[in-house]
Amino acid sequence: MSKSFVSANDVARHAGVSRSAVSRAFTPGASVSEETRKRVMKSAQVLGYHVNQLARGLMRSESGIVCLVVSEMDTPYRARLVRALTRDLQKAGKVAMLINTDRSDGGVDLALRQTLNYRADASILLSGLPDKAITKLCLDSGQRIVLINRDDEIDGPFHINLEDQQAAKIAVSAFLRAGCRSLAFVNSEVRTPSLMARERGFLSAAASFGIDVATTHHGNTVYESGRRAAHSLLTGLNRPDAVFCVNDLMALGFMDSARQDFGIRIPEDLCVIGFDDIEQAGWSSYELTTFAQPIDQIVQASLFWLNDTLGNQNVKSVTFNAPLVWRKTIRGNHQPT
Amino acid sequence: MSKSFVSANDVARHAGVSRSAVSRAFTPGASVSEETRKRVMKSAQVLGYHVNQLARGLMRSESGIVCLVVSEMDTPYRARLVRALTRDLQKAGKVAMLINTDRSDGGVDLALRQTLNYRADASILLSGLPDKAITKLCLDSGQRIVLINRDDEIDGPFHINLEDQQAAKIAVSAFLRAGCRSLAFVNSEVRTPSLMARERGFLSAAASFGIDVATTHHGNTVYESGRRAAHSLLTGLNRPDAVFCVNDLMALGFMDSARQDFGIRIPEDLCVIGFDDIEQAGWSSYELTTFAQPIDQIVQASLFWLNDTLGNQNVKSVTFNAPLVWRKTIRGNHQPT
DNA sequence: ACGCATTTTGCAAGCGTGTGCAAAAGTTTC
DNA sequence: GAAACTTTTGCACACGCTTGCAAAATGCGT
Repeated sequence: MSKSFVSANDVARHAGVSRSAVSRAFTPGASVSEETRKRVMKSAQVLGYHVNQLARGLMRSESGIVCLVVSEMDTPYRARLVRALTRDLQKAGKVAMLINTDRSDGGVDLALRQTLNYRADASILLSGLPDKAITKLCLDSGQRIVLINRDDEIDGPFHINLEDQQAAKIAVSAFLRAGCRSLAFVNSEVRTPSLMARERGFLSAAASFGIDVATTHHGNTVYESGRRAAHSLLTGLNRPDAVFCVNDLMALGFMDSARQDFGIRIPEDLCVIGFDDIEQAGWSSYELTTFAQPIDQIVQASLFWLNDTLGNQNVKSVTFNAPLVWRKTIRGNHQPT
Repeated sequence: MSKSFVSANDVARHAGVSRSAVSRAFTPGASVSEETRKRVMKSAQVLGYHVNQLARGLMRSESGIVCLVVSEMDTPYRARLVRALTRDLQKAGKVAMLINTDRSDGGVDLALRQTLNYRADASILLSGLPDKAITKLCLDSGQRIVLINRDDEIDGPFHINLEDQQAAKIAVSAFLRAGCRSLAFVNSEVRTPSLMARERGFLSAAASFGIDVATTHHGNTVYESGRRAAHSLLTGLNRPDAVFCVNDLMALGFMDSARQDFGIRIPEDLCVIGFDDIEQAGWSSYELTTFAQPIDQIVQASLFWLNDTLGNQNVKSVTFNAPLVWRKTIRGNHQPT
């Protein structure tokens, strides 16, 4: 058996200084002479010492742990967000604890409570919505909360949102400029605020042009639901010639079904716009024109707010623009410069 | 300001017992009378007390933290594995710490050392390969290590592998039964053991039938590399009529390019087999016949080994079979029952 | 009621670290 | 060289928890 772990005591003895000196040597702002710091570092190197973050987190108010609360994290958009968040969290000297809330609805609350047990500095919620009581509990415990695309009426967390309605409006005008006259909106049964905002925005923008919109709500925001939406929208006599899908996955499923089950050509017969700009949207079978999630901005905003120890109470929310990425599912060349 | 956190002391006072009593009440095997346990739990409920896992991990040998060391975790296969692992880890009362090793090569070692700072009970490496010295360091610190699809000569960790060569052999015979005569193998420049095993297996199986195989090595194991492979394999005069791609992403890129850039029909002119069985392989634009990663088995094996505190030294590795999922990229109906 | 075996309980000593406080060491000024 | 000041250092306590050990409480047989 090995000698387990080397503690600050060991390196103190080895360097011939007190244990406090070691502690201070590893604390950025502490008062240590350059000479002893060098010596401590040298001994630490030799013995292979690393400060025990558990113990440090016990003393300090900050544990360095940030929880990512996610469900269905293998979804392309979520996976990319998680990847970017973990990368930048590490770069900021923090570490990500991943909490999976796949199962029941109470999963989020349970998970968020779990984050308290590990004294996480913050929780970033990519999906699901915490109960207000739990949110308050977390905030009272000194934890920060970031809600991404989850702008409900909860007060206290930092909200990061997208200009969903604005995007939907742009989608309408893009369709109209392409000469489309019969619009459709493909949504899921998931009633996320951002998804609903897209629907609201699309309907109201269309209404302002005096156009009716056929709307569907099928299952989850996944590929298969897109296919089902295609079946219910394209079987009738008066097919739409433009579809805004709430989500890229649904858009891709819709496209596949439209082409293969109905022989529809895209974009000649049907224009499609999606949302998220997942990798697959750029694949040459699809070349989907879609709104891009500003992932870098989202991550950057999250981390900035988390690191901002001072006036974090001032900023309550940020709203980003989701730019339209033009590919080939809208006919004509009406793309604005 | 709120009163921060409620400690075991608070609940002890509230319940009229000693600190040790409440500690024992939260420790499964401890010696407490049922009566006081009830009372402690009641008080804990009222005060909103939860065991501080940081402090608990300081005393106990186990912190309950398991690190997942991953790079490029937004890849469909990896994302699914991470999702399944976190789900089941939580179910087992542990929590996943996600370590991103995207950047440099030394990232893995750095990350693995980081896991020591948080006294993780174990590390599961989905990608990247640790230096031997670091591995030894982790093992000496009482940490367990699981290597998934990374069976190198490192001793100590638990290895989970796939029957890559076996799968490649099956691919060859599937192609031959479909009447293919000109085989190709699409690989990346990534020299992962499992990828190389697939190549070796494919080449040797083909050789045993006296067949030469055209092989390509392009970039990373991603969609775009599959496209590039298609360009280098299909521009020549004697095109292959069967391609085994080391990876689904490459297979999908290959298919798209073959169809759109070269007008090749699949499976009439060209048969394709992939590996991983990612979600996109099942999309109706592809319907890719591919080997499925036995994700559930992998996860189950990992957790079983992690929880097996006793004879874990006996079992050193497990090798799973990757079953072939028959879809529509192999012509004919030669699928064995 | 008593002795004995068996829980149950509280005390206190840790686990590895941060940090206030006062003493020690070093620096400047006259 | 002493006084006044600043920097560095070590002591000791705190953080919230677990656990060995011995004392107290309980059960049980006679």
